[in-house]
Amino acid sequence: MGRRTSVDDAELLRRLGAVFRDIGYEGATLAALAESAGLHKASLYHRFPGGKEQMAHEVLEHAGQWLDENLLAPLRDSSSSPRDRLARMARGLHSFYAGGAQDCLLNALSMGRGASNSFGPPIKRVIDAFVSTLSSVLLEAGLDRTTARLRAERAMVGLQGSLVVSRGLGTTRPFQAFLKTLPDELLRP
Amino acid sequence: MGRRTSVDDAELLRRLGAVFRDIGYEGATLAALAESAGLHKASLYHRFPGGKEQMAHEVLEHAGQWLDENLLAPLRDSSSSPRDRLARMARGLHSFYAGGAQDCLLNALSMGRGASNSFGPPIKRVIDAFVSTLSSVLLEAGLDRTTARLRAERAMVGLQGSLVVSRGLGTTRPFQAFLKTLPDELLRP
DNA sequence: GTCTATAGGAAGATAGAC
DNA sequence: GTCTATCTTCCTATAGAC
Repeated sequence: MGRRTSVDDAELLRRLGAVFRDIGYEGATLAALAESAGLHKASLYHRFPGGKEQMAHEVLEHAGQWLDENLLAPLRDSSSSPRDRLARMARGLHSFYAGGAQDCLLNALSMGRGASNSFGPPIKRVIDAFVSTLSSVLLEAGLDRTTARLRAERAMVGLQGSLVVSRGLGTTRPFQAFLKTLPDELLRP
Repeated sequence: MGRRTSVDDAELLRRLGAVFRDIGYEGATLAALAESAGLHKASLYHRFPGGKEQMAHEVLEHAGQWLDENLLAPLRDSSSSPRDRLARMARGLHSFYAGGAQDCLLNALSMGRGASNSFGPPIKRVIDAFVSTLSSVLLEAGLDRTTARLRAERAMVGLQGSLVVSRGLGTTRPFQAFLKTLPDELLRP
């Protein structure tokens, strides 16, 4: 073992994800990634032979798993009412995005690199999973299939948009406002 | 005059803006910017002694002016009804964002570079101008000040979010859905 | 599995001819 | 005002010791 203490895989991917999220894929230099990971560049290449691109892919997959276990699983748990589950999701989003102060990895990684953007498919999978799970809850609450789907997608739009506008205005108010009305907007008849 | 034909200032800024918008600030290399401008790197430095950062700043200012003249001025024109003006704005947004296929420069430039992000203030100015002008129209339509402001901000959230989700899903449907309901959502009692 | 050291190339920026 | 040529710095990635 070297001078630096190893972190477990989940923590490593979380730290790398924070860098990609905060400064984007192009902006995330190996120096910054290594610094955040508490490793040196060559050590990162040992763990990720595919370099930066592989790091981002594993980070995305890990974030998708985290989302599924911590936000979507509770949504699927039919032991509580749809409204309670939506309220729980809103609290989960608040916590995950640090009250609106933290950007979304999906937005950060979906930008740039034109045709060579290999992140499109995994990003789409994460969004689809979210929209689909949320849509099921709304179906369960009595909405018709079309409305449920549309509203779930609008929730994702509101989430991403409120994060962008919060960052643009330098205040978390848009994100807070979004979360506050989220369950009502989703369930209104 | 060299081998390449000069373009006027507005067209130059438009082309540079397209690069920043499509691949982000970090991703936009001088080579790509020069290629898009139809100039060589050194020529860009003659026009923009401050380099890439100055280019992005002028691009932002130019885009803000364009927005003001082509989207906000019509909103302020009280010779037509609020609803007509909002419908006109929706058409303008459709055209400006190529039906949802084109990213927003504000989102692209508001990312990354942490403390050294000098684009924060101009970005905030553009968003504020949009929200403020839209809010005035809603006031005129009879909404109270608080609701008008909140809805105008929600419109910006929907715009940015629908662009992000459209890109993420690889379809312009979210953007189209946003535009379709925009005037009604803004004016509903 | 982590480190030091470095190769090899691309990035931003400049010098100076025309 | 544009070009060719070049400088310096930084970046990605690899080699090889421990």
